[in-house]
Amino acid sequence: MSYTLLRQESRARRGRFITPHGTAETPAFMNVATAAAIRGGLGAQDLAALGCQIMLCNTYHLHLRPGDDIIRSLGGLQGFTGWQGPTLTDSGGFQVFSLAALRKISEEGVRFNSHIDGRRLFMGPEESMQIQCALGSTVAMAFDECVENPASYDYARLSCERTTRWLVRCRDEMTRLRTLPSTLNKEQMLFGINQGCTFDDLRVSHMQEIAELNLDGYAIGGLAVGEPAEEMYRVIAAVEPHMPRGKIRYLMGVGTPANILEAVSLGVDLFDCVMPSRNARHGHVFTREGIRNLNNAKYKADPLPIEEGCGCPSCAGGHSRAYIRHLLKADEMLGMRLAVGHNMWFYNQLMTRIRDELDAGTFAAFKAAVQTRLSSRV
RNA sequence: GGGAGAGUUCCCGAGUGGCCAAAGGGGGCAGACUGUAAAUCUGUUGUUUUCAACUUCGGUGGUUCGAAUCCACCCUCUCCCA
Repeated sequence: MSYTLLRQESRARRGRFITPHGTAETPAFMNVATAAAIRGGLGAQDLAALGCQIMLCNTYHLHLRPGDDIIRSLGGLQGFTGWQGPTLTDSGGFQVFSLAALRKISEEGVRFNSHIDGRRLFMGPEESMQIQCALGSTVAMAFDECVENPASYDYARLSCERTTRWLVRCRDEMTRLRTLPSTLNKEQMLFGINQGCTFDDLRVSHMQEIAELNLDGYAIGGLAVGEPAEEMYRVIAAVEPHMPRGKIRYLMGVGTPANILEAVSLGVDLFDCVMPSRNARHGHVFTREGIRNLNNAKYKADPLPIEEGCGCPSCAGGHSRAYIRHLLKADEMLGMRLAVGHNMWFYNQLMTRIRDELDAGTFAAFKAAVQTRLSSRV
């Protein structure tokens, strides 16, 4: 299991991520299946048909429901979901941030109230690693604190330091878990997460510290949480030179097609984002021509597919904008399925195209040609 | 034939003299959504020359400074008794 840098075009990287569960070509977009399914009614078979390379699930959510013990007993995420390819589990660190009203952070970890039934629970680095071990994911993410934006410099610094201490605990716990006979995936990888809010110096020093731990991969976290895109790009540009060359780099939770193009150009290999699935559920679909809102009245009788020439199951299957719009308005699950399917395909297809352009050494020209159009409205 | 009740803005439905262009739903229209507490949330929804004016609450007429609200008659519908 390893990351291989195949070629570079300026800072942009074309690589290959080899894991015990299969190989992913990078740059890649991980398809978000928080609760072990793509929201909108898509599962393992759909993922394969949509060109997904890596499925992402969430530690916190699966721990609460159905319980990681259940998933372990059913063969881990692979046995449980039927997805045979690589999986990555997010640690629950983001939930520390997004469930802010229900938690209390201390050096030990985080005390949460379950958003489902309100019961008190605790998660620290060790607990997160144990859960992810039970889930048997290909990659486990470190348990971090995703600091909100804006944050004070002092809070960001102290939080960063704690995230580093937590990372060491994650690594040690994972080392221990790997040796247990009952462990599902003894080759489970651990990615460290860079924090530091939008303070470049904190970002850089934190990255330098965690790089020394020689982990399997490194992520940039805590971005796209409300700051302007330019600020996010600036932070990535500042941190990237300090990320190990030979390790895969993951920009967590990002983003729009334009964000992804920019981040690839800055040296990022891996992405994930809720946007293609969530927005699709709300009628927003991505196309090469720009973003389309299927709820708009102008599509009421539009016989065309979401995107002409698109090979996704929705478009190639002959479903019209008018039909999908109707299904969404009528609250028919199929409407979401078709829209989400299209967006997942679109994202996966975009990554394929990016890889092809990198292989051909024409990525920069491609990015310049399409970046603006992809975020326009049609 | 006798009795009781009801008709409100696209729909349902509050309102029973001025603070009512009229609550609240629904539907419509538009917007937001970036490691998913999100099939959610926000705005808007009589007309116009929109910091204001005009028209509107089954119809017509009346009372009043002022009516969706009170009175008279009419129309329509619902229920009960024959």
